[in-house]
Amino acid sequence: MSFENLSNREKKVLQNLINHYIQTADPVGSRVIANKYRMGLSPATIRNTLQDLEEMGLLQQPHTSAGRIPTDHGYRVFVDMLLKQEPLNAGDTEKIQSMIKSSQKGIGMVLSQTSKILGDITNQLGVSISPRFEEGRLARLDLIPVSGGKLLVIVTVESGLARSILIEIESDIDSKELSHMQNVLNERLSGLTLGQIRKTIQKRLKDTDCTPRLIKLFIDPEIDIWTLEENENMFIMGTDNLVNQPEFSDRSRLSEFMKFLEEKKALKELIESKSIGEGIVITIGSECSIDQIQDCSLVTSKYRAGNLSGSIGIIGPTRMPYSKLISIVEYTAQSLTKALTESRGEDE
Amino acid sequence: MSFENLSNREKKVLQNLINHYIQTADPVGSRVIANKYRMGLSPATIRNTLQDLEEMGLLQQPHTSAGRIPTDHGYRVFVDMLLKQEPLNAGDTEKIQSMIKSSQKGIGMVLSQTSKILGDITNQLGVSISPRFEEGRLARLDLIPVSGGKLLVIVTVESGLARSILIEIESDIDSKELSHMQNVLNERLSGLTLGQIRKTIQKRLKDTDCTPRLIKLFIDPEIDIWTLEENENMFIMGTDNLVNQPEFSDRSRLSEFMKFLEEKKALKELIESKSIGEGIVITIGSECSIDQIQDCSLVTSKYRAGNLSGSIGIIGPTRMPYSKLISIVEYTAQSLTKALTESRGEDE
DNA sequence: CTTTGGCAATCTCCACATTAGAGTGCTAAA
DNA sequence: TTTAGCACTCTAATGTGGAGATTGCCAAAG
Repeated sequence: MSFENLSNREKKVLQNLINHYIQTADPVGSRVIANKYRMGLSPATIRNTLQDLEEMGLLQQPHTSAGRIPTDHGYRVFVDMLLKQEPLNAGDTEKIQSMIKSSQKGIGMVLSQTSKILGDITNQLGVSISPRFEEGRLARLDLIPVSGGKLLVIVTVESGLARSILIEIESDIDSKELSHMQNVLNERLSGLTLGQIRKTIQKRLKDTDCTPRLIKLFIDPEIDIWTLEENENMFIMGTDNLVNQPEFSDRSRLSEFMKFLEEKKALKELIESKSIGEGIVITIGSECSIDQIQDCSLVTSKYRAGNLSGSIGIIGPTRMPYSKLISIVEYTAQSLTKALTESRGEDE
Repeated sequence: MSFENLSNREKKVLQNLINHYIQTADPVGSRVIANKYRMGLSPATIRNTLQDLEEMGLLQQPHTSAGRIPTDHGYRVFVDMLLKQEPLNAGDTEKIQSMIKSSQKGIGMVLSQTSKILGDITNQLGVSISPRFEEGRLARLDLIPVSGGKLLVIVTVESGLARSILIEIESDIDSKELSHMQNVLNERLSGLTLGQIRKTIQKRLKDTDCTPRLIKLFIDPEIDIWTLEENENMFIMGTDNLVNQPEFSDRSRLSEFMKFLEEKKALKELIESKSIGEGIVITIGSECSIDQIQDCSLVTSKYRAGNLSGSIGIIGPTRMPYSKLISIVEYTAQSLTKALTESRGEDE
């Protein structure tokens, strides 16, 4: 459905109504729009427009004698056509910049800081997800024997990011065998993404003259070297903000929502699926089909860390100050990219 | 204050009252105690006892014509003197056992699983904190140069747990210098706890003939190799449970509480300070002076991972089923110790 | 001396009614 | 096309009146 044929007046009314509703969370009546926003029209005229907008499915009435509130469609039109980019205020940029400082302490620290700051300055839920190592191309792989029957595997991906995994081996292994193994692995796997490697590792190591016991370490799905996602790779901060929002006054809804957040997996997939392409992506209410976050919107963006990319964003009730949030998320993603790409990230 | 001089009847009444209150969350009156718990006494008699208990500070009345609820003191006496250990049910033990399976996937995974399960089966907030590497004695330190101007430091502590840190160095370093540095470090630092090392590292490396640039890596507080605590070393699950409890019906209280949880630091310190010594520690309401978790109790315990120890526990309103929770936390801590000590833990 | 039944007093909680206020939709006039 | 006027509707706030629960105390019973 396209709403580009809205009259100027209709646009203006919709815009004012949503802006007011975002601030007050109360249904907005014709009087408020006419008076507070000085449209030079009487409430009665506004009422006609409101009726039109309601028929178009952009507004709805909680009950007969209440003002109107936007529908998800209404927000969509607002976001797509009527939004004015709001510049960041100095305090916020400063806070976001301060996050970069923590980039020395590993990527986990930056991301945790980022979501905290996002939550703080937006008054919504701040979320950040660590880069998808899956997409990274293997640059180099080192095998290093460590005392105590352990083997250290260092995986370096092309951008320079690296992660190390310590795995156990029952007994010591001849260093010659090990370096042979390392050569074979590098030969056969370099340039592939970790995702590809994980899927095809079985095939690729089939006909080698390496020690079977060693090979097993790399193809065993139990050990799973190639999934470098940490178990804690998503940071969610600012739940205290949501608790206060009238949209979450229903206890069982809040409870379901919290449960959903703790699940993490679904939320992660959702955000990653949304934040594709460059720039900000806005998902409004029913546009995402997940039950638990109905009446919520997402403002998400990708960021880069070298060749890899991750996602950040905020979640909150559909009644959120989009224009402000877009600027914030955008700027944060840019800052994050800068922070993680300049100092080619070490991992924790 | 000692309450060992309580009469048998007083004990019985207190016990029944608390048990009933734990289930219903409603103030308990004399009638309920007399009838439902078949004490063979009339409500009037119970009333007298209730008055006595109130005077002792074990009970209180929300208002004149309500029943009574326990005070923190009341809970204390209940927990110390009147608690009957409640055996675990089969389903719960099974769930706890299932957690051990995830111990293959690194300590982070087990702990995250643990708090999830704790939250699940207790219906409270499940918390687990990773072992305090601080306390671990350095067994061995390896320095391994990695491609791309990086240096890998592997810290192995006595129990066999190890962690690796990848740090950046501007330019390559002579391997001879490196192995000399490694020798010096091992000579001077082995056997000390990481906590000790961090505090005294400056002094201990003062008079060496190592490359100054290398030395800097180990004493620079910015890099801080010796703090192996991950940034995400605490797992909190089950917030959805708390939202439903009547104790958190006040929105701003809930909000403050969530904020406190996200802070993490304070909570971590609290739990670590409580779970000293062996076995379960119970902290009731005002016994812990933190504002945000007033009216909450903690049931915590230490667990061991090799030589190191960490803490787990649950948090919930003071009105919690202590006897059940104690069994659960106890058994979970034991299981965790077993899981982490058998397979000498690799780190993620 | 302990226990109990009786009873007035107190306070909460709920259901219900009433009212004030906000906003609408419609109509007729400007 | 816009506006003023007005009847109508619905909510939210307020107040009222029990019903119900529980207590504390007293006097009688055990």
